[in-house]
Amino acid sequence: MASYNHKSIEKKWQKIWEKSEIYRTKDKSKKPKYYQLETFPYPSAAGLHMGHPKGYIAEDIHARFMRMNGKEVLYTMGWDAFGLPTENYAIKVGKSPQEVAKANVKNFKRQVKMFGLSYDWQREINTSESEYYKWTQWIFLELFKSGKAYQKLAKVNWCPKDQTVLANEQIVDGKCERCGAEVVQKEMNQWFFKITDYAERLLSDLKGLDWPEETIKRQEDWVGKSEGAEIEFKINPPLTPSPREGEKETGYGLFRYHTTDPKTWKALQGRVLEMRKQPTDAEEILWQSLRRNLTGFHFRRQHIIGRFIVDFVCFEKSLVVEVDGDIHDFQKGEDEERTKFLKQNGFVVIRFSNAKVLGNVLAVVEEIKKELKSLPFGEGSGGVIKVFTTRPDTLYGATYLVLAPEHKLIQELKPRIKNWGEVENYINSSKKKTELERLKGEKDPTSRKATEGQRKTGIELKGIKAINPATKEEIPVWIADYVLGSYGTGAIMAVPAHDQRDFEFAKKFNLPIRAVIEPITGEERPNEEFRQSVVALVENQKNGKLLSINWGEKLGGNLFVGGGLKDGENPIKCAIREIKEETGYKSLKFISKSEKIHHHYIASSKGGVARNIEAIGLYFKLENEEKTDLKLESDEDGKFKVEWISKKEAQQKVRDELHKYVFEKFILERAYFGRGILANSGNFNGMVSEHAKNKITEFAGGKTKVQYRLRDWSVSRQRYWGVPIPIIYCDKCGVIAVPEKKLPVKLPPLKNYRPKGKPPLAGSEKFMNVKCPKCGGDAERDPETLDTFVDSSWYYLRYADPKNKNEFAKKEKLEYWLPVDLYVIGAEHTTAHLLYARFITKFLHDQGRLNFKEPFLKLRHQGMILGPDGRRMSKRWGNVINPDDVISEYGADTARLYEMFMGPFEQGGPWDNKSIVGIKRFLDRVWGAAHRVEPEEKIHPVRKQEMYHKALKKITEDISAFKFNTAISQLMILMNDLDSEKIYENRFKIFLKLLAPFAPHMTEEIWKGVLNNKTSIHSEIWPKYDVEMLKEKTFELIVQINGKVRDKFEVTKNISQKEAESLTFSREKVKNILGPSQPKKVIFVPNRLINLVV
RNA sequence: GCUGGGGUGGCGAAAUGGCAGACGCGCUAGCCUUAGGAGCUAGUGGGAGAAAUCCCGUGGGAGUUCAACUCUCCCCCCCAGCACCA
Repeated sequence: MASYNHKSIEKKWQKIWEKSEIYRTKDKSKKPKYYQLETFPYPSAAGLHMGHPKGYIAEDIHARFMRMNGKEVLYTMGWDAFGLPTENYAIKVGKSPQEVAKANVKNFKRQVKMFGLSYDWQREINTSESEYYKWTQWIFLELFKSGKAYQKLAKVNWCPKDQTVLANEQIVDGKCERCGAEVVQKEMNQWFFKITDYAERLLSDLKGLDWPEETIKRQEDWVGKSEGAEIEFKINPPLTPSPREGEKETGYGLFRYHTTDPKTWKALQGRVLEMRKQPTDAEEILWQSLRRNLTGFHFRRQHIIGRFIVDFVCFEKSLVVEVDGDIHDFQKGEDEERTKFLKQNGFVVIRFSNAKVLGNVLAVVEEIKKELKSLPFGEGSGGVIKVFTTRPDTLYGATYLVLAPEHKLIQELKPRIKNWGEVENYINSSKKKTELERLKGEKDPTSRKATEGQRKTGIELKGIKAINPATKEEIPVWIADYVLGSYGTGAIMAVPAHDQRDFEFAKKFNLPIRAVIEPITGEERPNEEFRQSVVALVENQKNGKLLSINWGEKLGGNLFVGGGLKDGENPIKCAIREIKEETGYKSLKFISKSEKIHHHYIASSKGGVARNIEAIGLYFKLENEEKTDLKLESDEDGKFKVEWISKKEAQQKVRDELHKYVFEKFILERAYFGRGILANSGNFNGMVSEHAKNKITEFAGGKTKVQYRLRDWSVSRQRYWGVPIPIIYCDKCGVIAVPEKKLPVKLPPLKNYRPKGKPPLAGSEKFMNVKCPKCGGDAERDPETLDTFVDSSWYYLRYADPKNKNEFAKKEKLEYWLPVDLYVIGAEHTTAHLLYARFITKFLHDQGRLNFKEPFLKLRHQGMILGPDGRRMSKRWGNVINPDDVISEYGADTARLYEMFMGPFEQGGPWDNKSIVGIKRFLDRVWGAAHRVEPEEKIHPVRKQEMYHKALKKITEDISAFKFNTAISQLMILMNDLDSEKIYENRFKIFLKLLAPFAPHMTEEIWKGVLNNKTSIHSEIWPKYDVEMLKEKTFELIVQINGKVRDKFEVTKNISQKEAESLTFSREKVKNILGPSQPKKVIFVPNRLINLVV
């Protein structure tokens, strides 16, 4: 027998398989389809390391298994080749991204192929090739045409190093996911996809998917649904003009942003009714200059950004403006009046003389830039402050409002704010602070926790008040950066008594705290008894310890002093009396009391009676330890111990919910945010909070609202190596889609693709200058490219029909193959990619292009293989295990088996250079056994058969369940058994088929080369196990005495308890242990064990 | 802080509430070999014992059960994600 030369044998079969196309997938097959997908790799310059192929190997095993089980399997490979790292690397080595990407793909492909993966290479795709990105552009335009892709001026995350915008999902700890540079906020005109329209469906459609729970949870968290109410607080004194009937929705912030969306443009025309046709020279110069210097804007000759009108453009001659439905017509020469009017109505107006523009255009641009930056953000006012709350039931406890520092209203209210200087300072400092804060937290992770309470900052808007719609009280309005401008309405009603953050803020700035929810603790039970009582927390002034009564474990452990009110007694008296009676201490100083607490419990010390009490928590300090004589109630005598416990001990030992609440209230100073019964809430007193939510919302004129954390997906990128945005800007026609016939808009090769604050494509006149598809006039292309997540949000559709030139994929093919049956993906992609792909699928479904709503039915994550040192494999650590080396030394089959054997598939762990030899030995033994095969065995020992069918069952089930490690161990057990005696061909063949998906090369070599079969083992049918064979005739009966195993012996299957007992009692061992005594009880588990309880 | 996942021999790990540690690495002894970082055989959780056998053992503590790695409660530690989301 020749030793197994993996190098030549593996290469040989890889060539033969490729030539004979045995892994070619048919589109029209009678077999049931199975679509397996894996994350298509981003081909980096570094090449593959042994961490990468884990998912591929698992999928390959599964694909081979499915084929052997009669499925037509779609299983293929592609390249997510666009993206920043390639571009950056190209810059570094002085080559073009095209060249670099090509070389990377070539290297990746070579390495991937070494593993003998059974891809259908005919279906290979590459996102950076125009045949592919033509359809990425097409999808963009579909979104654009249906209003789901739009532009808006927005604060975006800007990476100063990579010179591009990042999606929220691409920021890790405030830093760029790719390069690690600190991300800053920048305001730009950006393309967005309206993924928020799908928020609800992105949540509800998760039901029924076979995904890891963890991943579902993350998707849910990212969408972040909360149900609550939107409530309006009137500003006092009222603002003019106040909104008219029916205008509430939009206020007068309707046309806040300049946008290139044609629909919005129309609306703008409705407002500004007439405009100059011909620009002056000065206007032309300024216009050109703005275009060049203000990135992110697409300027038109009439330029309005919100309440900002660039005066030079619009109305040298005359201007007709509509404000709140009234038409105002200004004639030439009425400049003064016109400006005054516009300013009064909240427009920002700057005027420049022609001379100034012609003289120093850049200075003018700078001024405009500055003005643009101060543009307000957030919801419009209409004289009210809108807040979103999940707790409308606490409205009566709202003692102040807080706006986010970037709230639009602040600018609007500017003239009335008496302390504007301070406010402005605060706004500016909070803009910078976020970055600084992050840096600080980075260096000292404990500092955050320690300062959590004090770190809230804010400032009151003096001169501004709001009216609480429930209490009609006038309440102060603050701004603070603990309120986010980007969530909800950018404003909150603060209920310090029932929200921890508001509580901390109120404490710090001495704002009123009003409790309106009386807590309910314990489990609700029928009130068999009803009692007023107290819980007294006594703190020893000397050492800060707390007075506790220890009732012992059975009776509820440590509590504080408590008791019921006697007739005519007030709570404080009652508490003092109880403290004296139970502990003897008498030098008590009353500090404060809690609101009423509704508590339900079972009184174990009184014989298990269900009780419903109303308790008051009282907080005392003990001034000295003098005692009176103890007078105990007779039934409590000796049942408890008086103890002084530290606050930390109290936190751990005090279990009872009521007592715990009192502790948290006084010692930890926590706001109560649970459910309860309303108090101090007018007519709503006595209602439970769940019920009060709707009632109070209605009463306050609010409306119930569902709020999501999900933001729209920002897709504009200011870099080169990506899909060009297929949009044309025409001065006349506005924003125009590139006609479908003209797709793809090809990414041109550039001499200089380095970013300089401007997209590289903007530097190519050849690319930029284009005729307007609508009017034929001069126009410009969009110089930006799409986020690469757009490329990967639909690639799984393309695999169904990768060569199609007329559509992104043919409908019949999509309907045959999709949705994806199994998707294996790294756990790191669980938010962004999956969310985007699901969104695109839903969108195309709504367009009637797809007949399914969810793209991925079953999802599994592979755990990450780390370097031998336990760190992520990286050049930086020098711990990269290179597949070329591993395969050269051990061969692909060994590498495959080992990665699967390392541990559970979803779990990661360090690579171990030693353990891999175990697999090598196993395969060597298989090779050896193959050369000792003898003809069919004549006698089939029953036990052998059973063992075989059991193993068969286990391996089949394990592969289906992605438990490759235990499947392999089962294969090893089989091999050990085979090896210990003669190798019979019939059994060995079955074994070989079971091994084939794992070790495709060696099994093929044995199958064809040694056993002389004509066809490939990979086209064989998966062996079936016989259920009858699994039914063993005997089993080993476990004998337990008091739950401990004392004996075991072989008995026939399905014996009765009686038989089992008599056999058991006749055992020597059992007799020895039992002696003359009889067991009290016998537990018999059929076909398993018998337990004698003595 | 919140959420999710974990904690089992020297190591990677197995175990529908029913024999804890399958399988593999490593280690020990023996065989074979000119040689071994090769192969084969046996052993291998800890402790006691010559042995049969016994006791202890799945992060810690309680509980449910005839029986708990597995279920319930509390605590500790590790990993991942989120992080003032009203």
